[in-house]
Amino acid sequence: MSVTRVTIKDVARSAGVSIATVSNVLNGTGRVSADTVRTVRRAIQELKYSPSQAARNLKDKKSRLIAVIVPLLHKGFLHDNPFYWQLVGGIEEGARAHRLHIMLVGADSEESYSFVKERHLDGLIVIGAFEGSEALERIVQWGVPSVFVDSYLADPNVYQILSDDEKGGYLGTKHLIDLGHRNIALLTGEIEPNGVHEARFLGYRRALKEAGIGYRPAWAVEEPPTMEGGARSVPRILALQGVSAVFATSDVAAMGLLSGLSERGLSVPRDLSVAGFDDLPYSRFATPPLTTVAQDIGLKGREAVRLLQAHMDNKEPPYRRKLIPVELKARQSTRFLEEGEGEPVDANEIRKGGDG
Amino acid sequence: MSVTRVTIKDVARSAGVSIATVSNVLNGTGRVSADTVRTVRRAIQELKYSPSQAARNLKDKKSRLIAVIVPLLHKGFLHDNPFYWQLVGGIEEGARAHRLHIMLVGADSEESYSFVKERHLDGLIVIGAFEGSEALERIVQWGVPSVFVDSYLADPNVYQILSDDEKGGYLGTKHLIDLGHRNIALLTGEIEPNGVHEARFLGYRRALKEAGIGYRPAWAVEEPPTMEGGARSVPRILALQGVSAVFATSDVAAMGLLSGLSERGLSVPRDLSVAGFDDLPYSRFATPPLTTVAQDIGLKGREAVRLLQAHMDNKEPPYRRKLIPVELKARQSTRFLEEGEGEPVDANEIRKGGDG
DNA sequence: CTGAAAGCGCTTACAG
DNA sequence: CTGAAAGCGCTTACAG
Repeated sequence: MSVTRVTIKDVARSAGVSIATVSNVLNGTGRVSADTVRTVRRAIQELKYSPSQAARNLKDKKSRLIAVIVPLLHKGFLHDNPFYWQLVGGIEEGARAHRLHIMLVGADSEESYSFVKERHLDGLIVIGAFEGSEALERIVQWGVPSVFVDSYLADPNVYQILSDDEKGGYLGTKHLIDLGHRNIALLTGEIEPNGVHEARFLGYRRALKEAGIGYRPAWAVEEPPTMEGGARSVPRILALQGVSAVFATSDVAAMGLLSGLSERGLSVPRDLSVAGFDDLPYSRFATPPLTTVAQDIGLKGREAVRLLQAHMDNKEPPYRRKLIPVELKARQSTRFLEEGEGEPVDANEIRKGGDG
Repeated sequence: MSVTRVTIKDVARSAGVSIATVSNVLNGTGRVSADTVRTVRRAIQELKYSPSQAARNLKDKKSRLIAVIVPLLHKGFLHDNPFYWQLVGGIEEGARAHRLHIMLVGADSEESYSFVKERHLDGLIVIGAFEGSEALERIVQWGVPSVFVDSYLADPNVYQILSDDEKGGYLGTKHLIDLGHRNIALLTGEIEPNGVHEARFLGYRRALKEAGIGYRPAWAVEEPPTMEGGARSVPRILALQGVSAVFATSDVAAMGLLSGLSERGLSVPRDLSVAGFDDLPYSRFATPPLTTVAQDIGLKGREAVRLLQAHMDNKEPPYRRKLIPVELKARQSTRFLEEGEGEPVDANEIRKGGDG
């Protein structure tokens, strides 16, 4: 039970050298004769010694530990969007490659972040922070190396990894327009200034404008980017006269929508075309397989670590803000709108339909 | 950039006391006059001091850091089952309640776990370990407080959190039997001795036996518990003469199956009843909403932390092995089999069917 | 090439 | 009630 730790002293004694020498062979520092190196190495092997990070931290003020800050949806609960798991998976992978460990912390707006100093964390990856939040201020002010993912911060000095959200919004909408749709609803998370959803919303508007389609505010339906939110949006969407397609700014919302529509006996894409955003592993297994704007979430995580590492090394990286490319994946949840199918869905008519 | 750290010395100087006194008020140890406490507290506030965990670790050999070990599916990639995100979410929540931080590490069979000693980790939560694995031996041997989740280890001294998998297997199968099905396939992950899937498999067999239905080995279809695995199982399932229902030992496999069936123009539950296991947040939004054996995954995570904390405190907890209850959630992916519907699915007939 | 010593920031007996 | 000192396990100048 009580782990009698093997320390550098034990190794020194066993090898018949000083602890400074052991430290030197451990770190490849100083000048040490090949013979001594060998002896020390052997002692290390025999004693199964591995140096205490805790002691090193104290000396170096380096922990080789970074924190990954994930937003808490409601108090005490990690956001249940599998997107985060994908992203954290990518970060974990990147961290492993850089010989870093990650501390996962779910944080709400009241988080003090005192652990950053207390644990001598080398860096931070913050997911979905918002401009002007107190926490953010604090972090930037401390000067702890940080990378913000999906955060849209105006400060040009801040390191950021984002998806090309505006383009994604454009591509998704354009795809529907190309299929002949003109009455396209947007199902989006709250459009906060400088947020991910705003960027996607802007892409939606650009595609609309380019096609000469007027933008109607009521057609941007805001619901939480969750399956519940998507399911709940159904009545609001069906209330839109003539709607033939919906572009959702997240796959989870799109899937909730799929579910809500199916519950009402509506068929996708027959009655309504639906496109999403993210390309979660799920999405191609949805019924029907979901057309979506794909981003490489794992890559996003790995890039975040890469950027952070450069920052921690004080190497000026080639960029401060990196955009992860997006691409449209057309699957079976969207369809070509035939001539004269202007208003395929009539909410009243639907209510008479089957109940699944 | 260079963070000049505020140390206990600064506080001591500012408060006009010794560092020992500061330490005592910090930890509520020793005897300190109310006056002194006040002075010191004020100095702490003013200087925004927070003690260095790194230094504490070195003294105490306590880090208030636990590792969560998640299996790597293929080299370098965290298992993409959202189940893990749910579980880790529960663990994070529990850890926060116990003022612990969690280090997330994806580990394959070659992991040395040297970080456990190096970082003075207080404890480990290991997900999905297998009996006899080297890593496991090492961990148990070191005596680092550990809790194993979903691992089925024979050693009665090991702390474990499991779902009541055998019962879940029984309940899922029984549900199908109660609906009139007799030709029930099992879609399962590899049945390894003492594994989660084996327990569910055993429950399946118990229900069969109880109903006087013979067990046919070919009807236990093994595929990886992933959406891909579920989708891929379709031909094997359809080859089973007279199959009218499938019980999948994971929701992800069930959803892959749903997808694969839909692709072939088969309808669930009309052509085939499908039940899953886990009750992922997604499952009730599947098309059709998935009947499944529910377990409270978040609770599982929180319980793991609770057990670990008891273990770390050397308090003998009320149990070493805790079973999380399971319960059947009947939704729309399973249906009552009418009289004379003995063999509703004929593989050959299906192939002629619509293609969606 | 090698070692003695200081110091990282704490906590913990031990005196007083 | 309070403080001086040792020590946790390392690394890093600095001598030699």
